[in-house]
Amino acid sequence: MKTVQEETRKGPWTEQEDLQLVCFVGLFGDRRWDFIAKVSGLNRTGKSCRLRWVNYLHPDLKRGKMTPQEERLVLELHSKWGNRWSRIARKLPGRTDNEIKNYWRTHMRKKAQERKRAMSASSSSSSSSNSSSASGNPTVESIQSTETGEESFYDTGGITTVSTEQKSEELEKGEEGYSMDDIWKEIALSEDKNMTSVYDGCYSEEGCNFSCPPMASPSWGYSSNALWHMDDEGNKLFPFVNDQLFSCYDIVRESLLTAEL
DNA sequence: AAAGGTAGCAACCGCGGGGCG
DNA sequence: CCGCCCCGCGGTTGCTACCTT
Repeated sequence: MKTVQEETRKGPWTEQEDLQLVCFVGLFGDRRWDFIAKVSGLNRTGKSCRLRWVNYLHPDLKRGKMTPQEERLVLELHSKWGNRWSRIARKLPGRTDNEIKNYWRTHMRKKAQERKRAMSASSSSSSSSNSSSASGNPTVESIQSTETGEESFYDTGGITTVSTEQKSEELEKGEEGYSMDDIWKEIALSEDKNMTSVYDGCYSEEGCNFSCPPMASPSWGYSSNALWHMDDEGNKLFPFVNDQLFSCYDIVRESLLTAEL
């Protein structure tokens, strides 16, 4: 079948590819991407496999809209660290750097534009005092330089601006202390009706750098299709696709045969 | 109802760093 | 010490869905 298509596949992943990847990551862990790419028979680069796993297939990923808490956190951390997306992502369990990056680009830019619009509107009528950044800085970057932490264009009204300095310190010690756990509890409570706490034990500076093994994550969806299922033991997972039950071992065996390895 | 514009998201690309022989 | 390979990160692009006119 797979007569070495000299072209490696690119573009969107299919369900079958996802399944294969999930199975092989389950077997070999989430480190040897090049190896997995070869062995799995996926005609993808290791890089692509890693990206797919990290950004989409990882069982601990939390999907859905950013919560206000997360938004605030992103804002604060970005003001502190800049575009260190992966670093920021480590502070947001279940969120990927890509997701945060995209979020920032879209939402924050929008906010910035709104803000800019509002400022130019107000400056035409009455020059606002805080128009320090109105000197023509359309980009988010300029606005995010809110080192003081109080100039937040994040004006949802409900959000009390916390001194970034102050908050950052709390974040630094967040691993064990109050802040992060509480924040994530809030998030979990407010948003996850279905998800049991996928964050348990997940949060650390290494963050969700799961070491993969027996990917035990309660509930997690593959788009509309449930991809994971727990057995009675509560620790063994089988992928589902469209109500079909697959065994990872079948998939792996199949792949290995086709890959002639 | 159709067309155009915009937002959101998934995926790719290039580069740098670290590990290993 | 040097070169190679692999991994991870940040930036960018492209596609799709949704919204507006």
